This record gives sequence, C-alpha cells and structure tokens, in this order.
Amino acid sequence: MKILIAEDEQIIANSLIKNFKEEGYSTVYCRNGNEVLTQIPQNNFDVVLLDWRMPNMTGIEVCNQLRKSGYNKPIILLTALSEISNKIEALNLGADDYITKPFSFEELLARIHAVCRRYSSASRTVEFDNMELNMFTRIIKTKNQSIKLSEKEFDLLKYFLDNKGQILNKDKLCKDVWKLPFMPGTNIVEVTVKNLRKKLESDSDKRYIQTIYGEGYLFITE
Amino acid sequence: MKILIAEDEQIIANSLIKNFKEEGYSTVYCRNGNEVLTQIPQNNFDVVLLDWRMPNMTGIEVCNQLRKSGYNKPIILLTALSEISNKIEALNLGADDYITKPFSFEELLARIHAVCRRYSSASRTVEFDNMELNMFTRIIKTKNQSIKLSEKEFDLLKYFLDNKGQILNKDKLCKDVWKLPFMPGTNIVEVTVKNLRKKLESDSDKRYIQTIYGEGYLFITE
DNA sequence: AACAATAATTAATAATTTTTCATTTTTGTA
DNA sequence: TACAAAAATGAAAAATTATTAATTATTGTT
Repeated sequence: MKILIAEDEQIIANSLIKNFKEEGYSTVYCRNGNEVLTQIPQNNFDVVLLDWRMPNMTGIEVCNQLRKSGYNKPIILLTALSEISNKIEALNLGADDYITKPFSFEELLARIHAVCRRYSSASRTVEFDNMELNMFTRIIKTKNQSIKLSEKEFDLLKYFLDNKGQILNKDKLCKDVWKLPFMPGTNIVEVTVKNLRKKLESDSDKRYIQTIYGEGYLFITE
Repeated sequence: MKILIAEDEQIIANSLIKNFKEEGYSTVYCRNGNEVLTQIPQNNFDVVLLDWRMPNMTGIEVCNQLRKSGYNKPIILLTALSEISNKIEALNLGADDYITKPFSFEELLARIHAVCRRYSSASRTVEFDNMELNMFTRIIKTKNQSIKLSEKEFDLLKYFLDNKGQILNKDKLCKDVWKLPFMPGTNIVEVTVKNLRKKLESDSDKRYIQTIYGEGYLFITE
C-alpha cells in the first residue's frame, strides 16, 4: 500500500507518516500542489491524500487537475471544519471522499479502506472492451489513440452504456438523449450514431452499436 | 424522513416498506423508472433508493435523467453482486452511494444516514450567493433565469470557485484553465472573463469577478 | 492633468458542433 | 428478383463556441 500525503502543516504530516509506517504502508510526502503533480506520474499510489489548504494550489484544484489529466486513483481531501460548504463541490470535482480535521488516524484508515474497496482500480473512467471512457474529459482511449467525443456523442454513448443489452428504438433515444417530446422529421439519431461509430470503431473493426432492423440499436461489448 | 423506493421485486420492497414504517419513516413505492420520474416532482424526498434492474428503465438511467434535470437529493443504488463493474459508473452518473444485495436493513439505514449527513441539502450543485451551478448540466440558475455556460466559461468559473480569496493572474489562468505553457499574444482571458461576467451578472448588479489592476482577478461572494 | 500600462469592449474570424437534406445502400418481404 | 421501408452516408447549412484583432475606457503614477 503506497500513499501520497500532501499536507501543509508539518506536525500533522509527520504524525501521519509515522502512523502509516507502523501499519506497514509506504508514503511519499509533498508540501504543495506542484510537488503532487510531479510525484503522481512517477509513482503508483493506492490513495492520494490532499490537504485542502496548501500554498500555491488548493487541494481541490490539484484534484481537479489530476482528474482532467485522466488520473483515476482514489483521492481523499483533508479539510478543516470551516470549509464544509465546499465539500460537496470537492466530490463533484473528482474527489472520492473527504475527512474533517481533527480526525483520528483510525478514522482516516477506515475511510481509506472504504474508498479502496469501493473503487478497486478505475474510478472516474468506464472501461468496456479495450476502451476507456473518461467521464470527466469525454475522451475515449483505445490502444492506439485518444479521441474526444462531442457532447451529444458522449450523451449517446453514456445512454448506450447505461442500457447494455437492451434494444433502444429511435423514439426512446430522441426522448431520453435529445429530450424531445416526439420524433423530429429528421435523422439526427442516425447521424449521431454514425459519428459515434466512426470514433468508436476507428481503431478495431468491431461493431459496438448493432442495428436491429426496424427495431432500433443495441450496444454490445464482449 | 421521506423515502422513495423503486424496486422491482415485490418481496424486497414490502420488507423495506415495513422496516421503514417501524423506524417512523414514510415511503413512496414505485415499480419502475417511469413511476419514479412522475413521483419525484410531486414529493420532497430525503433519499431516493433505486433498484438497478427494473423493467422499462435501469436505475442508473433514472438516476442519470434525474441529475440532468437538476435533481440534487441523495440517490442510493441497490445492486446485485454481479453488477459490480458498473457501480463505479453509477457514482459517476450522479448516484451518491450504492449497496449490494443482499443487505441487512441496518446496513441500508447506516448508508442512508451517512449520505444524508454528507450531502445535507445540495449535492450535485454548487451554491454561491443567490446562484446555483449545476456541475452536471453546466447550467447556472439565478432567481429569474437559467443560463447554460459554455465549456470554457464553466472551466473558468470552476477555477474561480476552487480558488476563492486568491488573486489569479492571467499567466496562471492560461496555464491552468487553458493548459497553455505560456501567455498567448492575445486576450482570450479577458474575453472569456467578459462573457462569463455577462452571464453571471446579468441578473443582479453584483460584481463577482473583481479585477485587481495589474495583478489579476479575484472571485468574491459574500 | 498627462501619460503609459492595463483592462474592457466590440466586432470579426476561425473552429467546432449540431442539425438538416438529398442520395445511396441495405434489409425484409411479397 | 423486385419493391418498399429503414438505415447509412456525404455534404451543406445553421448554430454555437473559441479565438483574434482593433478600439475604447480605466487605472496608477508622475
């Protein structure tokens, strides 16, 4: 178990490092956001602990930046009581959990375990087949390339992923993905399916979006 | 405490309803996704429990649709063991927690309490001043209107919110928001600030984005 | 007040995304 | 096979977003 600790206050940091050592965990200690950003690519951490208040960059900002760049290991924010209002925001910006100072080491350990158990490996990405969809950046990574999906393409793919194994007709897609009360006289669905297919299937020759003639579309991975 | 239960299997549902009644909680029972979507606007639930497998619409899909429409109360997914891989996805799509079947009622209760404590009221939205920013839809709601932010405007506002109380100079903004290694010869920052201001300040006459002459910008709410 | 530096504004251009339309291809069925 | 319905395609139009450039206004300093 390898843990990154980004913490401004030396006293807290030292105590954490000592405690983790006793548990048999290895730690890397950072004093500010920039150090975090340089350490992350060089190590394979199981959890990242970020203090909210740090010189240079706030923890939440570091978190956001990491997620944007595709980082998907669990991140726990360490916050002071006064910062409660922003905790919600933290979770929206890609943190997996937060803990309020002062906290007991046992409490922190419990959270770490919970978060690790919960998100096993990938967290902010959805994997299917050989692909990886980053829900944050809307970027699809295949073996050879990464492609950014447009908003509509992303919405459609998300809808397909949510409804694997179901045949989805155009009426339903218009209603749910486009939020239209009825089928428009045009072929938006077909065109967007086509564009999404082009991006999904550019790498391999697989057909993820199957068309069931007269019925609709069916998303398959296996 | 008012709880919505969306659950396909009658036996589980009945047991839940009975248990909640004993706790003194009121429940509304739905058999499928459509019922959920009609019940939500008519009630003020404290928590929403969605079964993963439901006829018509999966729980995750219901969840996603609710979030997209701006719903921000805690949602807990009830999943079978086999659906583990998608749990991560569920959390990305706006669920606050999930619980794996079979579970004890006590366990569910604990999760409900945790989630309620955690997210108090708003969860997928960030509130500041009289505004509410939905991190899902990128829509800003003021008293009188709702406006959709463009991606860049949203990124910039998020950055401002993450760094409240700090003066942010253009170099930093270019680096962090635009991911540029250096200041471009142009005034992208100024223009985007202007556009964001127009949207933020169209309603009131407040100045959220303060400019500190020669230094940078400072975001303030009070 | 006068000046230079900085920021705001306006309008134009470029790039991207979304939607539409016309045409071709595919599919199921008579 | 021939036909009609459904789907795929290509390319243009419309709409939105991002960026640039030129001009005007504001600020701090002398």
